[in-house]
Amino acid sequence: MSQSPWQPISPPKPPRPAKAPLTRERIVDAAMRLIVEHGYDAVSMRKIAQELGTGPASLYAHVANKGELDQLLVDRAAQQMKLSDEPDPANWQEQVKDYMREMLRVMRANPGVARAAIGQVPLVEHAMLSTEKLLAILKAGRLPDQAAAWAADLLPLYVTAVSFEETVQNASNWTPADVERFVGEMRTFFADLPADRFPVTVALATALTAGAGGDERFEFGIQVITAGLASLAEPS
Amino acid sequence: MSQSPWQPISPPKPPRPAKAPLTRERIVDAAMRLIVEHGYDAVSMRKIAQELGTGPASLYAHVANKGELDQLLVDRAAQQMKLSDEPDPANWQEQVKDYMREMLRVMRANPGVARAAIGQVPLVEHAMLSTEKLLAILKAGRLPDQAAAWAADLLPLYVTAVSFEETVQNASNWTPADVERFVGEMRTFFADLPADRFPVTVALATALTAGAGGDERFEFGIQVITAGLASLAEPS
DNA sequence: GGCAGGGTTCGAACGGTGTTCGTTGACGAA
DNA sequence: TTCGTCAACGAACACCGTTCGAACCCTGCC
Repeated sequence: MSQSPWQPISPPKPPRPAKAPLTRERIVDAAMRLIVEHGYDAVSMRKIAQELGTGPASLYAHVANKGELDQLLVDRAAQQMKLSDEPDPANWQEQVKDYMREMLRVMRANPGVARAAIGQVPLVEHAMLSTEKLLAILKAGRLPDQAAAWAADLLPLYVTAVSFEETVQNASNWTPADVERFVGEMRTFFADLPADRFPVTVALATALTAGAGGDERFEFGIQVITAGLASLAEPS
Repeated sequence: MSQSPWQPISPPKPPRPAKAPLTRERIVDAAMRLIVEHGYDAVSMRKIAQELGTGPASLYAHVANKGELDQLLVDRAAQQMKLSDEPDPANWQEQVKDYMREMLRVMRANPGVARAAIGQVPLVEHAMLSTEKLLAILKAGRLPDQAAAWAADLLPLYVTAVSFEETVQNASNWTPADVERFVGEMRTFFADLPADRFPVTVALATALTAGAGGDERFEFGIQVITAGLASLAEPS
């Protein structure tokens, strides 16, 4: 207050520190780093901004909103997919399975991406390129157009759902021992249900809790779906 | 009373209005009403409390947290599933499909429940009873124990994922006209892609955008999965 | 060289979220 | 009647995504 009246009050000009300019690229980088390290829910616009040494408002000059950022994350992940060689009509079923395995691998390598991807038609570049590849494999398998198109929706949906499930369950970094203990508890929970009302559940308690964390359950899923697709192929 | 003038100030005692007591039941009722009417994202502890004429803190005497409330909502929905008659070995594939149709029906009738259910092992009463039914059908279909168990995981996962997808896309009450316009835009978007890099996508533009809102795509999915399961049945 | 203008940066704020704290009040048991 | 218990609740905490407006920097034109 006691400043002299004639003195314009704005003396403390902290010079804007020279920083690397903000870009879409750097924002997605930071978001990806955080998501891999702390999971989807722990990633907010504020945290990303903090990671970049700025405020949340700065991000909105490069990204429309969090939804768009999610799409960019999906694209970044899709970019990591190693897509195979030419579609091979003799081998299409195995190629479909490989596609799904590769998709799951990438989603596991980028936890949280599944959460961003689910329920979104992938309209970004690399995601669409991988869909193109999948469609080519399906057509090589002599699937009718409509079946191929819907399958290109069904397959990623399954993989994404599986990955999403894993994301939710792996929330807050369980150790393998934790998982094993939890699965054990669940098995005895199933086994101890009243046998008159849950006869089959009790009988299958072991099977129901088998392969919870591993790949067997996923392999089962892609086997079922691929076999189901094969039944729709046109005769050669 | 008759306290001296320097009495501690706390005179205005508005009498607590006599209200119907809060119960778990009434909380779930209110949440269900709101979720059906406004969708999952519009439902918060505050809104639920407001609907009940109280504050959010009051809810926590009956419900541990929002996650538990989600589980209760899932159970409430599972309760609405009309589960069929006895498992019929001759008809098990159709029974599996009916089960999935019924599950989707209930999830559509309770938008947002899919969001609460995905990635959660259903350990609440009615959800488990429906799983028991499903397992019985699968065993009637002569599936090996392990296949039946994993299928009982795969099938609800698919239905939930489909419903979740619909939930996300139907966010903010699109009219059928809106949907049609959007689908049309997407079709031309696919059709106008560079044909050298997206040959199959361009060729299948129509098929890719067919049956977006209807049941055909879902019917395709359950057909594929059921056929795939059938291929795993043990010979009778 | 000076200057206008457009994009970038960013502090502050808005309206929302889930959850917790400490107090209040009603009611059943002693 | 008194006491103890526990549901109810107002207020607050620490967040969230997003917007606004002012300051700032760089570029291109006169």
